Amino acid sequence: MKKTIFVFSALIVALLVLFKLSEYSYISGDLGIETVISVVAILFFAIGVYINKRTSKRQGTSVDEIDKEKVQYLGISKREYEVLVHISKGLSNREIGDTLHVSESTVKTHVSNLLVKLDAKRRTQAIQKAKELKIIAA
Amino acid sequence: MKKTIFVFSALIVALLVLFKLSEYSYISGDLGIETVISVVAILFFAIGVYINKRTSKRQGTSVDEIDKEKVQYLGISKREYEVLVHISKGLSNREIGDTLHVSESTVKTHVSNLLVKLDAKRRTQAIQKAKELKIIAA
DNA sequence: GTGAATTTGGTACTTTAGTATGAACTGCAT
DNA sequence: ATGCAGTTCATACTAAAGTACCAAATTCAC
Repeated sequence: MKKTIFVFSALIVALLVLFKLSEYSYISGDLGIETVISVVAILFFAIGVYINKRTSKRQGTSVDEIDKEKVQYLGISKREYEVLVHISKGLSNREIGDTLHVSESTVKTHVSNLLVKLDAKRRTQAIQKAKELKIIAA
Repeated sequence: MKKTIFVFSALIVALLVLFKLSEYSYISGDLGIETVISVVAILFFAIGVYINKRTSKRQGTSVDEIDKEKVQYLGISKREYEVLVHISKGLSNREIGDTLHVSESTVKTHVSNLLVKLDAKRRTQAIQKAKELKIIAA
């Protein structure tokens, strides 16, 4: 937001400067009105490209950013989230239990809770929904 | 490439029109030079944003393009690939059978073949590998 | 048209996933 | 200290996934 205000302030200043320049140059006869318009056109075209690149970059990075707030909103705990990530990597309950140093029973409990919280019937559906909600990496 | 040529041609035409308009308006005194410059600035700013959005979109789609050659390389048939896509959407074997109008047995056969061809032990692992190989959408 | 690959589907079986329930332990806040 | 949320784990069960093997119809290239 701060950047946007700054950019538009700069644009207004640039316009004012151009007005003055155009008056001077027209009166002095050094430059034709075509030249002034061309410069303005090229300048603002470049500004348009630059600003759009800025904003689209922000969108680009935010696309694959995980939404930690949504995890809390869904009531998913730390441990449950860890299990979810391992599920998305294609691990079985037993393998998840081994990597997290807990029993398969514990993993099953976490998975069952996850399925309820993500409103999924299967772990594959949980993966799909978690990706849609941007709570795990695509 | 064709689009680029078209866009720039349109830009040149727009500039020429603006030159003529600015001459007319300046001579007739209807519009001040400030107005003309402002219009040009806004117009080319918008054009800059538009063109940049076009080009950046093209880059975005090319990133997550599926590799159909790799599907053939792995020996995955048309039907098997359809099943793979449905698996990644989180459907069960029964649900996949219903949507493809085949029995659950048939789906199981396809899944078993897919797991071998993708070197996966579970369908969740198959999803993960298929995404790494870029043969299904992320 | 002959053969190979694909698609289909069945039976029987093992394994994994998921549900339900209960219980114990921990950390943390009121 | 009491309570609550989270973590842990067990048992017993149902459901789904996956394997193995077989067999028939279809498609497609040669």
